[in-house]
Amino acid sequence: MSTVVAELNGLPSSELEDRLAALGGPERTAARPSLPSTPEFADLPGASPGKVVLRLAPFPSGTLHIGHGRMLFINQLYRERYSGRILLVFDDTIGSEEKRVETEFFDLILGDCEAAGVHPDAVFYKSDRVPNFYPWAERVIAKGAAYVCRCPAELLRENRAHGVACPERAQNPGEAMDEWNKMLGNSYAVGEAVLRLKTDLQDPDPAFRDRVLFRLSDLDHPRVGTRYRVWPMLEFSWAVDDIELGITHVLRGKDLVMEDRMQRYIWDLLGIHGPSFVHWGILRVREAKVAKSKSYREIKSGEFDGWSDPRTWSLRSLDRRGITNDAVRAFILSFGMSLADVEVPAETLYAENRKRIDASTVRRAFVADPVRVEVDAWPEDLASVSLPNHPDRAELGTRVAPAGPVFHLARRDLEPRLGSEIRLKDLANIQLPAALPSAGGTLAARFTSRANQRIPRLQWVGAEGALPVDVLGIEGEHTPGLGEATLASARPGEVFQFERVGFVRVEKDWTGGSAPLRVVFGHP
RNA sequence: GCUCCCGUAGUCUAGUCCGGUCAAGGAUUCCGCGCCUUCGACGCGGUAACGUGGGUUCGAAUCCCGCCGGGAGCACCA
Repeated sequence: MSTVVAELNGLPSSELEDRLAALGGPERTAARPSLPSTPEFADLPGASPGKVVLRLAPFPSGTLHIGHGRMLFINQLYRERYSGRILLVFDDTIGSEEKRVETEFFDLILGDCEAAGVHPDAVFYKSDRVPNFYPWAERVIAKGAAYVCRCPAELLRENRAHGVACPERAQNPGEAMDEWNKMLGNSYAVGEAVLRLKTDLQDPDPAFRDRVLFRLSDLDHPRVGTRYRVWPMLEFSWAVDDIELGITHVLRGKDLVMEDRMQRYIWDLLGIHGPSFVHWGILRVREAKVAKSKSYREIKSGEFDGWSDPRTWSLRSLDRRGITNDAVRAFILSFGMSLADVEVPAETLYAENRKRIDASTVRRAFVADPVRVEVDAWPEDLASVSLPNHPDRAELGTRVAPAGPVFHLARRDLEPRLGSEIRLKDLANIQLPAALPSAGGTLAARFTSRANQRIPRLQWVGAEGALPVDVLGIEGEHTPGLGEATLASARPGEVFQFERVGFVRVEKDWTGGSAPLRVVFGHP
């Protein structure tokens, strides 16, 4: 028996299946069709084509970063599925001392949406709508479901944690209305009074107990100045606007789930049927550790190179790096609608982008930290050479690049090969001397042969016409180096692969002379 | 601490609603090989997972319960 087992185990599975079939066994198993690999986006509850209205609600205190992409692309996906509408509603209520509204972001954010292919059907500003919220507050007060609380913030918080009611909670609707009018009428200083919703102080979720609906603020709003002192909190403003703007579905991050409950509570109170809510978990790119507020400081101080500095991981910084919107969208949608929080390495995004650009991106030579190498006995006919633009795609053509006898090679490549023969990639072989020249000096090498040999192949840049190139890296660092002469005609926005370095995107035309060609590193 | 949510390979994800077709699919990482891009682009190949304990069932990644682990919320921010 064991010999039979041993024999059968040694056979390929196809042979086994043939034998089995011959014995009257089950038929060969067909090759298993591969399962779908893209996440499912479930249909929206109660959604019908042409009737879906969605909203994007960014707070204008920065440009959109990769985390906002999830909001952007998921909303867009459903808008496309249902031929729906998307409203861009700037959530520019007064914010706080730490979280200020700034005018410049309105256009910047709209630009981010457009660049992502999300063209809003209409744009609204919460700050224009403040007076709309007051009558709604009065409806809630009239229901006896709100009161003006005069506890200091700290006491309020503590009482909430312990389920303790403050004396004002006993206000009847008339008293509450009087107090509310005092709030509106400047009778209270900032921080002295708030309008609170009456929920249940024993609610199991401490976060839900008697939330604040309106508060006072003297901050100067960039659009409406100090016209209003009484500002709604996010939940209340949305309880109103989701109705007034006819929103059918609210798709947002799970950090806002408690706000759903608030909105529903208010709607139930008023006998209104509101939109449904859908959430997703937090998406973090491992490398994008920079907090939004942190990059804000650095941009304002000039330490960062504006809102598209690679360190911000803003959507516009990805574009600057030559990462296509298409790749960003596919990357983000690959996480589906999961409520689980995901932390994903940027490499996954890079792979997505590579898939799209590798086959059509031409190769160029660049060496960082170059050492000048002069080759003795260099053949005259190798003064220039025709090189393929892409190793695997002949249809991308060739370019003619200046070659010897003088080259630049990367110090890092040279150091471990001193004293040995190396091959200048796609060109010829040379013998390296045993030691590096002193700083700024020239390395004297000697031509050996042109036959392709299996020896280390090094990247080179012909000295003639070589131009200075500055590579802006992901950490904001600058890597100076030399690029091959053909780079002189590079156009802004053009993407190249610097061989063995990675994909880069050109910032501006080269101005000639010693000013470097500026490129931004995308990814390996 | 309280509330809610989530656990499939190193990472992300398909499958879970409606148990068998899943000896678990894809992507990425990693490893090996190939290549006139060296560790680095590209091509080929390989390793690698149902958190845990119980229950239901002929049969559980899928249903039920406990445990463990992780995250978010608990602002007069959004």
